[in-house]
Amino acid sequence: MALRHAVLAALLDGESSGYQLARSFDLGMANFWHALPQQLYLELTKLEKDGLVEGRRVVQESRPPKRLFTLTEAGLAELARFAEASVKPSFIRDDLMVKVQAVDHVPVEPVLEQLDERGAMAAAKIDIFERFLRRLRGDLDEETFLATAERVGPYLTCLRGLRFEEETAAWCARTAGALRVRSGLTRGGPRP
Amino acid sequence: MALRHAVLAALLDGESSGYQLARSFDLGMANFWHALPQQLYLELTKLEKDGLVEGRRVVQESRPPKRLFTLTEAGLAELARFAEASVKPSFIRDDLMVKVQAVDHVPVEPVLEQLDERGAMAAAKIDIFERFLRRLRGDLDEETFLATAERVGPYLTCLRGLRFEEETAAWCARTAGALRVRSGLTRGGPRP
DNA sequence: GATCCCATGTAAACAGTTACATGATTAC
DNA sequence: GTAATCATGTAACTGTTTACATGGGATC
Repeated sequence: MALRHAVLAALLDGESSGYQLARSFDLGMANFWHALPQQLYLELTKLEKDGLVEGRRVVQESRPPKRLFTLTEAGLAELARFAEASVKPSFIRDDLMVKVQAVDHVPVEPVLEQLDERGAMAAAKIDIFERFLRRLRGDLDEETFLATAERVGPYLTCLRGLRFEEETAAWCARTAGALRVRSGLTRGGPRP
Repeated sequence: MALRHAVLAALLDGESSGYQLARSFDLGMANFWHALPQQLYLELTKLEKDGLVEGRRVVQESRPPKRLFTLTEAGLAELARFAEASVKPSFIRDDLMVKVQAVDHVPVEPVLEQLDERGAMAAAKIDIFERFLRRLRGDLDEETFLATAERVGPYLTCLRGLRFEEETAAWCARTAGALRVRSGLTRGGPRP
């Protein structure tokens, strides 16, 4: 199982609807997994059937009614069981890497554009993550926060997300720079 | 399609058997994708049927016969078409991140062990990648190599793989350190 | 009037993993 | 004799993505 435990982990920070989860699983907030709304609605239904989460219907005015889910005892136990099981290594699997791998045998311009685009997306995420981290740690410096706060899981995963995006941005810039030098252009390239 | 183009890109560096591809897709060499042997045999068969690769049977003594595949013109064209199509963003999807996200509500020791384990795996990969990069660039410094070499795709993707593993190792150490401080232990923790 | 956001879902297609199956050779 | 490496595949299962479907309210 895969998404299953990510959803359980996300619900540790309070009840949530499928829609809310989808938003945070899509853009940054929950930077430890990614999933589309459809998958979440499905998974939440299954989790409810298995007794790992509990849903309650909330009627709103001027909004469609929504279902808010909470972790159950059984859900928390399942999460604990999962945390103790051994991990499989994780891998990068990225179309853009495949394109760069092939870049010597394929038109360069579109790859350059995509590197720029990806770099910009990474920059946007860096911004979001930094703000999230600052919000979590408040006035404390990181060391103190990590040593004393009650909940540090989300901070630590966000830290990883931040470093990953920083690395992505740097690699995109470096790669695009090197490729531009090779193709004679110098727009956005490294220092002269 | 996903694995498909990764296989085509891998075949740019010469003909290869399913078995050889599986090895390099599993351990580092081709750090831009990951796949199991079964999937590769299947994919290569499909690619051959579609005329994107060509296979030839090679009988060996004291080894089972193997099938070596080469890119065709059509395969190269397909790769070019793929490189021009727009990219979707990529995401981290990692069980270990889910466990760290949940770490405040779940037993810490197993998570610490897994962080150490993952850190060690990352260190091993760093070693492999560094040696690969050094082999590719030979006597040249990186800047000169990237500016002048005929083929730089594999170097650039490996560079990304290297940074990713470095980041993984650092995060594992940092996270395990912080969690050990919190749980009173200090084995492997940060400076006192 | 069009588009975006909220809110939920079903169904089909596609991709990836796990289990099973075979069989020879080499190294310990 | 036991395990590892070479070498290929099939079948069943699980997980993810894409397409389709619905409908009201808010914003421009």
